[in-house]
Amino acid sequence: MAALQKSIDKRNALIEATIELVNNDGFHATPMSKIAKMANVSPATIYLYFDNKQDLVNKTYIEVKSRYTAYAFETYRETMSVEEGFEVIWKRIADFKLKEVADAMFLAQCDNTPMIDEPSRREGIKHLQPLLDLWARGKAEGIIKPISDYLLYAYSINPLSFLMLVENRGAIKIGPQELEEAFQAAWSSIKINR
Amino acid sequence: MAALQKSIDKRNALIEATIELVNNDGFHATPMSKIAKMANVSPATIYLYFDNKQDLVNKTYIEVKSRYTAYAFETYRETMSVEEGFEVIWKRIADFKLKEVADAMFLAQCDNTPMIDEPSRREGIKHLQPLLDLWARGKAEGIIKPISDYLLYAYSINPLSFLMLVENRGAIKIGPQELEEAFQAAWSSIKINR
DNA sequence: TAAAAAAGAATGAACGTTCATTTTTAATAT
DNA sequence: ATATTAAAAATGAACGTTCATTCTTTTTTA
Repeated sequence: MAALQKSIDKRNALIEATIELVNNDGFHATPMSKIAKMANVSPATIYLYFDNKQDLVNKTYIEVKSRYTAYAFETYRETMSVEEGFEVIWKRIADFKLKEVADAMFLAQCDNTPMIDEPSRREGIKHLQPLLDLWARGKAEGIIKPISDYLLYAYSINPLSFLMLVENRGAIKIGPQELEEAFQAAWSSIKINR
Repeated sequence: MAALQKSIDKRNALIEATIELVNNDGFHATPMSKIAKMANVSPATIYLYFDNKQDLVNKTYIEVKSRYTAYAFETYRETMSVEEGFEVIWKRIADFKLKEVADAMFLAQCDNTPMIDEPSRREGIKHLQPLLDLWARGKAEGIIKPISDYLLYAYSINPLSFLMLVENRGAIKIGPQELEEAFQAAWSSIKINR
């Protein structure tokens, strides 16, 4: 089987090199030759694993998005209460952005530039479904505000991105206390106050 | 005086073309020749107004950032109460992002990519000073939570960016009601609850 | 009429991708 | 076990294109 013989290590090395170089220089300022060099591979070899540069960055995006959501939902169980579920997911997302800085930066760049094509973008969105389901449950139970998922996301999840951005630029340090405060702010902005 | 003879119209046309093309294709995928064509100018003429491509995009960034903050603080007066001042600024920022979509998109891209060099980035940050001063006053008066400006920004201003992003992608429609709700959420996440 | 501004064509470097060739792999025959 | 071999994988060099920038000439300005 042709595809299976190709080394998964090389593919991974190419993906990791893409993340690092695109984070530093941006998509179009990163030549294929540089990606190849960092992955210890010939430029031509890239084309055995990916159709072209666009395909490489699309597939890198999907891969990183998958890691992100796998991490986010790892400890979440559908049997949890809405509040507990949200706390677990929120804190896992925060952890991911603190620990997997390169991945988080890469996703932020992808989400704010025309770097990724539309089909891959849509593919990436699907991965958040468990959170949307949780919110639907929360609305049904009268625990979560009856507003669009986009608003819920804007209030509770998106602020995390900005926090990590400024942390990574060395502007602030986010410890357990700041994280807990941020979580409380997130939760109280989407829950119904009794 | 050399510089003064050059047409300010041409400079403006170049800036506007840069915004539009970078929004559509990204910085590195936008050739100088295309910018020149859209501005009805020869490629060589760009170099009478800007040192090089990087300088063009840096100056475009500073210009757009200035417009943004000028708009944000237009109706704000230091004599206003903290709450009123915040409401005025917050709603002006929201207006700007709703009405000046191209400018807002451009800033978002600049802030999430390595497109702009560090000096220009720092220059751009300075423009937000009036908001930071307002928050300092609010903290002194015991009205605003005694947390870092970055946290305040993350909770109250940043969610707007995400809202506008999804609005611009056609996912939601933000009317006066959604805006008022979003403002209330922003304000209550940074004010001290008595 | 001379200096500034603008233009279009030219230049050289860098890039994504492909091509021709070599190296590696793994199945088969000895 | 070892040798054979054909296909797959990998390579470095080369190709054609595109781009930022500069050069030379023309046009505009005061």
